[in-house]
Amino acid sequence: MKITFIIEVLVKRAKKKIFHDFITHKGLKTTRQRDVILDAFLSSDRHMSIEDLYLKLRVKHPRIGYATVYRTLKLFAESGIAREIQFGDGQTRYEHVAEGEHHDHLVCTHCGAIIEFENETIEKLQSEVADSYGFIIETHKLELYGICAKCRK
Amino acid sequence: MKITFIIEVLVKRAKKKIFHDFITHKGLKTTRQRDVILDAFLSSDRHMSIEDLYLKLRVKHPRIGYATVYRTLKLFAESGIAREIQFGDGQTRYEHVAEGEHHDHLVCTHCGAIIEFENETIEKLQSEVADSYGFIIETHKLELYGICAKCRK
DNA sequence: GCCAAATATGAAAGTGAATTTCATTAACGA
DNA sequence: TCGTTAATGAAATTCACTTTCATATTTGGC
Repeated sequence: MKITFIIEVLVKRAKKKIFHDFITHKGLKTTRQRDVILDAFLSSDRHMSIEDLYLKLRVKHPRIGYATVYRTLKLFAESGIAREIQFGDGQTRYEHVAEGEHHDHLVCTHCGAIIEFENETIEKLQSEVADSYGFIIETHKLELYGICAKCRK
Repeated sequence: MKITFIIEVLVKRAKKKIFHDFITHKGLKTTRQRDVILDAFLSSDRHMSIEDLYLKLRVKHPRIGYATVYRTLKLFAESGIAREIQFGDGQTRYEHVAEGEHHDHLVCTHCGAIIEFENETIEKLQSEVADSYGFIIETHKLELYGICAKCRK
């Protein structure tokens, strides 16, 4: 438990650095809002929509506008610390990107819970399929929709 | 070639029957528009957006409105002869559903081409993953995004 | 620290696709 | 054929972004 916590802190710090470097590199500016939004994002659920984050922020920072949250999340994605995902419910969500890791999702159609998983073998088979069509994979998306363990009870 | 054609005709006929039965069963009505839209859909590309189909229809049937195409495609999905899919480009597409078959997609990010494929082993692995989380799969979505063979040249 | 130039912000307006409304029209079944 | 019920098409509305624009901040150079 303790080690997990320490790793978490280090990961957050690393992401803040990545984002900060990105901002500097692009000639953009560090602002109070971006810092606040980054903190909120890093300490949030792993799959936040713009609306989710905006509402969460509004409690302590009512002056931060929706457009700023929207633009900042885009920047997170551009800098590599976040990724846009869509589960077909009409909302774009942003998930945390862990260095070098790609995971897929189990989405509960009953309660909306999202479980992440990784499977090497599936990834390998995907590459084989792509190869057989002369196709070069850039990204992929694998989602399993259904009923989660909790909702089955 | 000839056999493929015959199968195609039979499949179309079967789907028309499925849709017609669905309509009857629900106490809905058969209309000229629904027939026309169904014909157009069945003889179309496998991945049509509402807009695509609406424009295609407008040539010969300029009186059919966008809303009718929209509503009819929804009915196709409800009846089981079509399925809604989204490739993240902001348009909902409708693809043909073949009895008992589920396929996945290779989506070219360069030219937009969509290639379908099936892979038993991947499906099996998906079930295993779901099982290990006590999750019951209802549907799934697997898309590989990248550059197709044509665009690589 | 102060200034000028460049970027960021928030409120509001604009977009584009999907969805709904409503007056009118067309099917179905007795 | 008639009456009831559903379908249609045009237009309005909704929804989730996305952009605009006037104002405010940040930053690099004195």
